[in-house]
Amino acid sequence: MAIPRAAKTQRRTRIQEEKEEKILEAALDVFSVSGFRGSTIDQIADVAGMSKPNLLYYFRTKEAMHRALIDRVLYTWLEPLRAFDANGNPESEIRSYIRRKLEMARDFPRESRLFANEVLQGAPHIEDELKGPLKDLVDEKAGVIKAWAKAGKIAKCDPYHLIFSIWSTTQHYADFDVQVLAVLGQEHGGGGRFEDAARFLEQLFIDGLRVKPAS
Amino acid sequence: MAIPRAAKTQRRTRIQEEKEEKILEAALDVFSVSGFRGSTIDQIADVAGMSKPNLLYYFRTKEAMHRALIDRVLYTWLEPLRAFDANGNPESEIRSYIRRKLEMARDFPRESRLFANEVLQGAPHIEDELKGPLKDLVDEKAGVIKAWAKAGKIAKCDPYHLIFSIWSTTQHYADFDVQVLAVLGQEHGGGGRFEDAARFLEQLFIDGLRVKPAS
DNA sequence: TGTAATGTTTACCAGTCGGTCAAATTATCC
DNA sequence: GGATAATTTGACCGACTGGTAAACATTACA
Repeated sequence: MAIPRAAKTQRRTRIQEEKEEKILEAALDVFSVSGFRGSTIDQIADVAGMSKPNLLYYFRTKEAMHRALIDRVLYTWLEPLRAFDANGNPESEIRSYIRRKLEMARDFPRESRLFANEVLQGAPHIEDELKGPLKDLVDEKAGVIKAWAKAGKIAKCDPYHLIFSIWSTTQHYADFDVQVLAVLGQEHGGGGRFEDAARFLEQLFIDGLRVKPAS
Repeated sequence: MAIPRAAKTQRRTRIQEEKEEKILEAALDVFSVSGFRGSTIDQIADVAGMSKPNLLYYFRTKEAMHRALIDRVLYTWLEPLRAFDANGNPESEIRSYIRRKLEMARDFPRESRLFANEVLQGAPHIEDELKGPLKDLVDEKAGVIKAWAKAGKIAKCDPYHLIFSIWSTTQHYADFDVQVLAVLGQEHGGGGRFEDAARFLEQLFIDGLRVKPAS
């Protein structure tokens, strides 16, 4: 008898790698649009071009697919914040963090929506990740920002809310893309919206955080 | 025979008003968490304390409930932007717009999440509202902001992206509340997060938009 | 108070949901 | 090439989905 589940085998077949990849790719398509509850295995199977029982051969449950997807995407997603360098120049660090996050919103909107859907619905599947790895990373970087403020390199401000505001403004262009496009219309919405956003946000954050002369 | 659906009657009964109110209240609870696809009539019926067929007596379909809810909430939701006054002082107008939006995120998070869910999933039910009333209103206010910039009252900036950034930063505290709470932890997350956010955002936007001396 | 209109419920339907199972097919390796 | 393990499929299950039909209960109003 074969081992009942591919996931339990020690060595991963070439087929396993390919198919799991294909499934997660399809799952990202579906979960990122409809959220966990709103997505169905059949939809994912359709997109993947595989039969439903075949998906369930690689991932025992819908939850397992979702979990695997989250795990795979989370690390990459936090990369820009991780790259935030305490020894760098504050202004250019913030600038490049904004630019990187905006590039991710442009190039990986599905990943952004996956998390947005999940958090929006109360984060029932990623609470631990938020309170653990995410919080730890943010705490660390908040410390860096606080030190910069104390040293007079940037204006005094709450580092946590600064990070929140960079997250929200940049991810907005992935998560709420239809709204952005609807409001900008065809004339401004074309391809330039990310460059326009980058220009605006860099200006806002750099000027907003510049140290003010004592008045 | 009675008219088959209450919705078709000319005059609304007291009972109709009460029950439709109760249903929409429950629908807001459910739709705002799970989105349209992820929500079920049974869930709404449970929350409303009514039987499923009874809900369907007042709203023929799940879509009708959702539609009615959107219609009712949209007007209120745009109120703060509508209040944006061209004749006011730019700084205080922006400041009070931010404050108002933040108060709404605090006091009406379900409404915010209702729209967030909808837009996030491609806005299949509110595309017209986005391209119509919303775009028109934003176009108008963007004109106001542009005029302010031209008159040298605030720094030159893209008015659309300014509005987007105010939307995203403020609504973040409603839509991603679990994440905010998880990151801030218990020590900072308590009740003060909205005041802290207000302080930070006002500083960011006011200083960020202040006219810079020609260097 | 009677009666017609309004409101509510029980029972139900067809389609979809996540998931199982055993049989059939394919890849692997000696 | 054949045995064996890995992969794929169709048929199926019970629970749930949005929605209906009709009997039943309640209200409003002359």
